[in-house]
Amino acid sequence: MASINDVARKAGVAKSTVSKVLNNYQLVSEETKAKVEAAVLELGYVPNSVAVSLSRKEFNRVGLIVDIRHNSQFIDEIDMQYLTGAFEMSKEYQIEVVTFFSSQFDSMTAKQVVSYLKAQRINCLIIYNLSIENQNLVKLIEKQEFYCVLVDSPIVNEKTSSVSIDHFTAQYDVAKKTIEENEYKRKVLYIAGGKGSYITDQRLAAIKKLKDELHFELIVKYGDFNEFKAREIIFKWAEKADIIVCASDMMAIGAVFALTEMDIFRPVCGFDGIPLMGYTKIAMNTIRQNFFEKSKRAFYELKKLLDGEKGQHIEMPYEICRVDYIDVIQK
Amino acid sequence: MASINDVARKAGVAKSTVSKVLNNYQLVSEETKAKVEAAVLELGYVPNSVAVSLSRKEFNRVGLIVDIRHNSQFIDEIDMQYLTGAFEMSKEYQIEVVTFFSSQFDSMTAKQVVSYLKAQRINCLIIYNLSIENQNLVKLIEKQEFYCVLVDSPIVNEKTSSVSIDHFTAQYDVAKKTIEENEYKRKVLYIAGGKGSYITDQRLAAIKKLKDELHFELIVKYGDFNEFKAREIIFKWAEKADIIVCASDMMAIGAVFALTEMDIFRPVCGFDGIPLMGYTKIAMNTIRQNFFEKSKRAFYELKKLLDGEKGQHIEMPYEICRVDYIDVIQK
DNA sequence: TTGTACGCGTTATCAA
DNA sequence: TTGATAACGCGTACAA
Repeated sequence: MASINDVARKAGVAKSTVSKVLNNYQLVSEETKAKVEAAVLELGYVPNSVAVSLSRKEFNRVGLIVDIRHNSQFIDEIDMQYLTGAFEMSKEYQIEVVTFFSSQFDSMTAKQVVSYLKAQRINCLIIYNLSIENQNLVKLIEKQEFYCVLVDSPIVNEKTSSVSIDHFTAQYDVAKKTIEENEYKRKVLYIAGGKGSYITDQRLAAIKKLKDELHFELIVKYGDFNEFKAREIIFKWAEKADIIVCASDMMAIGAVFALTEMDIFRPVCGFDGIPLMGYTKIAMNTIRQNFFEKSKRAFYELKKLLDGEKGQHIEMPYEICRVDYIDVIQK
Repeated sequence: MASINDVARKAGVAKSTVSKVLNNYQLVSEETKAKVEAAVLELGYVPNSVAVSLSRKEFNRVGLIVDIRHNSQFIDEIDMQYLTGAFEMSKEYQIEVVTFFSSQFDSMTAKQVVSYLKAQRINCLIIYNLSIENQNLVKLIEKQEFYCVLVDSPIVNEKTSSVSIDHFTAQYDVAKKTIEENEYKRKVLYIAGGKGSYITDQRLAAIKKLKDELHFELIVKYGDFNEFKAREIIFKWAEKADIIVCASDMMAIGAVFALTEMDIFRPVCGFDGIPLMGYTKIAMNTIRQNFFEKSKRAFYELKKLLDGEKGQHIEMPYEICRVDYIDVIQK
């Protein structure tokens, strides 16, 4: 690998001159510029990014922390969308990203997590779906050791932004619509997400508000965003309810398939609007959010933090919809 | 961020001594070792990995090149499995990875690709599903500019290994089984993958061999691994055939749904064994391969290349199966 | 406009 | 057993 010295020698100039040409300094004569560029081309010179970072004292790398659950063979497509969005932005902004699974940190102390990340020159994080149970990540955010953007967790401070849809209103809207479409339903089974999750709490609050307004009976069970658990909840509780509201599409799918096996019908609504829903050919109300865009926005907000802005909350749009197979497969 | 100098000062030793302690040199007295370790702990010192790389002249980073297709909203879960497997190994081996989408390279020349990768200190690649059309990647492999492991492409040289199932035999087996289960079928519609893809050619060869052996009529159409194209092929050609063999599950799903819409029945078989199949509740023969393990193995083979071994071909196992919903959701 | 010299945080060599 | 000191490749004040 050719170094800047080789280029300088070949071009017959000092290496600082080469550096200036490469970094588009003014005050370089066209002549030397041409010489240097010729040498660069000839040698196929590519700056050593390690040396560049060291010299510039820049160590911006973004850690992407996703919460991939291996509960099912089916890897969450939501996380895939998140990662794809972030990868795309990392190319655009020329900022490196490193991917982590939150489960990695479970066995570490808060301090170890910090050291581990810093050793990898990570100074900012995008954390998707933070769970309160992940105490070392929560602490790390509070201590503001890193620039953070939280996707779907409502924490904001000087160095922390959050990007999220309005989970409360969204859950309220979709549940209300579904319940009103089925007027005579008076007993609602709500399959909530995970106990430590922020979004779970917000969505749960919405269904409770709705309960007070519409005066229905409410049974709440936690499905941990896991379709298999949702399935088992259905087997146990569905007959006692006459409408099912699920805090995620995956759980809603588990619920519908379980209901089919029980050979009973209950209206079900979901949350997320994942394409997978199209393949199941189940028609249900759900909330569609654009995970890809959410992740891109999170990256953008991170960039603003790096540029010195203070943390803020960003609200992303959503819509009530049904996911059709035909819409999913058409690009 | 504390540096090695701070530690040295605090411990009252030279920085070279600190370095020795940190890198487990022999010939360091227990006493100084203790002093240094105390200082490290107190300052929360973490070595700057950029400086380490620069000093050691080590720049091992693995580029993961996936071929994510945005043809459908549904991001290929196969790629996600590949990435997850590679991420896991990167943690284990402490080798950094960087993710790329092959489409990024479409607009570059071969030289530009090399520069681009080298500038990011990438010296090895895992390329998933290389297409022959991706000429700059093909050249890069031939010139042996990087250590490469190809997943599902049969190129091997000094610095290039390949990890793959036996696509020929697998396609042969699953097609034969499906055809024999439906004795009276004599006209086969084969929906192949993409024209430039190595696996497409291997699988196509298998169906042709089978044709010669079983004497059926064969119609071949290219679906580019795209379910929407498969769907359109079905609308045009399905009535002329009485059995459909697809080179991927995604296309098979598109085919079955299209057949349903046409209100005709044709036996269909797929390839890959993706979990998504379980959600469609379609029962068909397919080939199950473990993408996660394949990717992990690819990483392992890369490590061997880095350790000086020569490139080789690795064959991974597969099995004929049907993907059941209930198997997919149970962990 | 160009070049010299130093610093970035490490590791490694060689004296002491 | 320890400590100067020279790399590593690059950016950048500052001097020329």
